[in-house]
Parts: sequence; C-alpha cells; structure tokens
Amino acid sequence: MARTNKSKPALLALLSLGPKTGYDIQRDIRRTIGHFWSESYGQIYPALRLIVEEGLATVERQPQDGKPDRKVYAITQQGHAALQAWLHAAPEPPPVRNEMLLKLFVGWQAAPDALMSHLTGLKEHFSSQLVQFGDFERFLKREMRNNPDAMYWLMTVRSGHLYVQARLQWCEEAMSLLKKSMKATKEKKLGTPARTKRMSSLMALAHEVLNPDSLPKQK
Amino acid sequence: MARTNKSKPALLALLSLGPKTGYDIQRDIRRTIGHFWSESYGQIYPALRLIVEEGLATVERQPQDGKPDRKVYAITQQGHAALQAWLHAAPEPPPVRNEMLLKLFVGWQAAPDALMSHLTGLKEHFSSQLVQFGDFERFLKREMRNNPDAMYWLMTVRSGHLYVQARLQWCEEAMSLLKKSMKATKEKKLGTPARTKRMSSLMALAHEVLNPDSLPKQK
DNA sequence: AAATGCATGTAACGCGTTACATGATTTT
DNA sequence: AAAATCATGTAACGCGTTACATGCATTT
Repeated sequence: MARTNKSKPALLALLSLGPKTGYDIQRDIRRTIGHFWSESYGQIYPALRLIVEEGLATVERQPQDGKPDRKVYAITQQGHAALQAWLHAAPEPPPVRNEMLLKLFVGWQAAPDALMSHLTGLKEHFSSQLVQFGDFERFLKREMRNNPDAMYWLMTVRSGHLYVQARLQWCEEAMSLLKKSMKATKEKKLGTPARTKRMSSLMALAHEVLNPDSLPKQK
Repeated sequence: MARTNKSKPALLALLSLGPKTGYDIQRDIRRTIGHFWSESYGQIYPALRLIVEEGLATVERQPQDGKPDRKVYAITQQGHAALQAWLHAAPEPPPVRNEMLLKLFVGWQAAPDALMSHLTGLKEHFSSQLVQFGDFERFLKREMRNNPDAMYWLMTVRSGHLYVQARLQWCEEAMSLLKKSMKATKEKKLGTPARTKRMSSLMALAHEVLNPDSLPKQK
C-alpha cells in the first residue's frame, strides 16, 4: 500500500531553500546531495506541475530571449506545512539490491580474475569518493563557525564518508579472501557440479542452524 | 540505454544451485541473500516464463493434490553460459536514494525530537541486524573448513556486517551532533527565513569552493 | 568544430510492488 | 479460530530513466 511519493517531498525540500526553476533543482540536487539522491527531468517537470496544482508552490514565468522562459517555482505556506509533515514521518529504508554481492554469492562459477577486476574497479571508485568527502567535510566544518545549521548538511556528508570507508574496507577484505580461495581451490580440484551440490546443502544447513528466519525481512 | 535485466540473472544464479520452483526461489532468496537482494512473485513468474522461452532453463510439471502443480525449473547448459557471461560483466552500482539523509539535509526545519526518534529507530534496526550478521558469520566460518566455497557466501555477509557497523557508527555520531545543534540554536534564536537564506548562500559558496563539480555524478 | 550549459518538456519503456484470485494443509 | 505455509499466476499501478524535440550562447 504505502509506496509513498518521494520526488515531491524532495522537490519541496529544495524549494524550501529558495525559489528555483526545474533546471535549477536538478543542478542543485546534483551538486549538494548527489551522493545520496537524484532526480531526472522526467520526474521533476511533471512533479512540479502537480505541486502547483496542489497549491504547495507557485510559478512565475520570466521571459528570456533565445531561451525558453524561466519558470520559477516558489514554495507556499501550504508547501512548508507539507514538507514539515513529511519530515516528521519515519523514513522508509532504501530497497536493497547489490549486483556485486549477487555475483560473489555464486562466485565460484566465475573466473576469479573477473571478480577481482570488478573489486578493483569498485575500490578505485570508492577511493576517489573518499577524498571528495574529506574535502567537503573540511569545508562544512569551517563554515559551521558562522552557520551552525551547516551541521545538518555535514551529517549527510559524514554518512557518505563512513559509508565509503566501510565499502573500501570490505573491498580489501574481499580481495584478500578471494586470493586465499583461489589457492585453496587449486589444490584440491573438484568439478563444478560437485561444488554446486555442496553449496546447495550448505544452504539447507544454514536455515536449520540459524534460528527462525535468519536475516531480517527488511524494515 | 543500458538498464540491463537484473531479475533474470538473479533467477539463474539461484537455479544454478539446483532445480527449484518459483516459490522455492523466492524463499531461498529471502533466506540466504535477503540482506542485499529481493524478488517479488510479480517479477519471478513472468521472468521464469521468459527464461524457459530463451532455452536457459527447462520446466517439469509435478502434479500434487489439493495444491497447484509444482513447476520445477532446471538450468540448462545455455543457462550456465548466460550466467557466466553476466558474472564476467562489470556490476552496475545500486541507485542511491536515502530518505533519512534527505530529511536531515533540511533538518533545521523539523522538530529536532522527530529527527532524533527517526535516528533511534534506525539504530535499533541496525543493532539487531548486527547480531544476526555475527551469527551468520560464525556459522559460515565453521563450515569453511569442509567447504572452501562457503567463503563466497561469507564475503556477502561480511559486506552486510561492515555496512551495518558503519551505519550504526553514523547513527551515534548524528545523534550527538543533533544534540549539540539543539543547544546551539536555543542560544541565539534566528527565524526560519533567516536560517534558510544562510543555507542557500552556503550552497552557492560550496560550489565555488569545491572545485569542478564536487561530489561524483555516479558510476 | 564539438561539447557543455542553459531551459523547457513529453513519450516510451522497463523495473518492481501490491493486491487480487484460489485453495488445501499445518501450525499456533 | 486464526495465521502461516505451500503454490500458482495476473492486473494495475507507481517509480524512474532514457531518448527525443528545440535552440541559442559559451567554452574548449
């Protein structure tokens, strides 16, 4: 049932920082919260129309020459109220779907080198993110002296920082486990069917051993 | 363009562990990789039909009484080949969308107690997950003595473990930052419009200071 | 010369969940 | 008595991206 709207509150959040066009919103999201949020034009423009229809924002057309008119949206009192209501509602957890982990789960059926190169790619990606989060963090901490509210922004950046740190640590660990596994399997050679069968019984065993229904359904 | 199929390879991965019905697949996903993957029946049954049409699996109907026939799917040689091809392709990173962080980003517009209670809820959730990951990990480490391939499964569990640890650490940090911020704002009182305006100029400043386009587009 | 930025929007498609329909058996 | 498990599937809906259409100005 739930499946609550996410784009609308996101747009209201951005509009709560000042009047903006759809184009501005997209750019500002990318620049400020791009590490944990994104909106495409295909979401933004239709949503803005709805937001105006519901009285949560107003539009003002500003003619330009050579370009399409700017349509500047401004949040209304009702919009502020709607945003606050959303802020006070418990957040839904993000859906979980991680392709790399799925590949690893049946990883013995792949060439170890391929998995290793996937991990290397990930590691490089997270390393560069780590640097950027560090820069961002230093900037915000400096600004907090004048503007205590910068702390809210900082919290989101810290989330990203701790997240990439953990992922990076995992990449390194996984790579070293993979190396070990490569050696172990070279020694005693078993055919894929036999290995598959053993994984299959491991699954059954896991369910018996780990009490009710092992890992969490979600939440 | 890309937008590559994710359900089909997921089903093939599960079928590579042995013949299963659609129902079995759903249950096994929940039990083993539920912490990073999910499939609903609305995905599974149509996808299985396609998989059979493409020759990646075969079906066998097993009549039962009182219940619908079991339709047992078994992966074919072609299916194995398709799975391997997918395993060797670089994984796409999961889309990022975190509602809690979005709420925090404009958090000065909310009642601090509400944010605090969101964080408390998250913290409890991650704490319980942490325990379960620990159990799972101990089990898999024990099993690795007989079955070295259990290491692949372990890698996915370690990912979850490190992830929830990082989230937990973040929750605690965020809660303590929030407490500080509550004190700071009590002292010098500023109206919401003024605070909003300051955040807005902070955004502009951030973009000037942080070189080209700050945080990563994605990847 | 080509790419990027500014600026609007729509149409088509794919992804994914939820609810519904059906119904016996087993557990709480 | 109610709920969960087993077992299949479909229809409707919402979410979200990509590609397209248009076009000038600026930067590389």
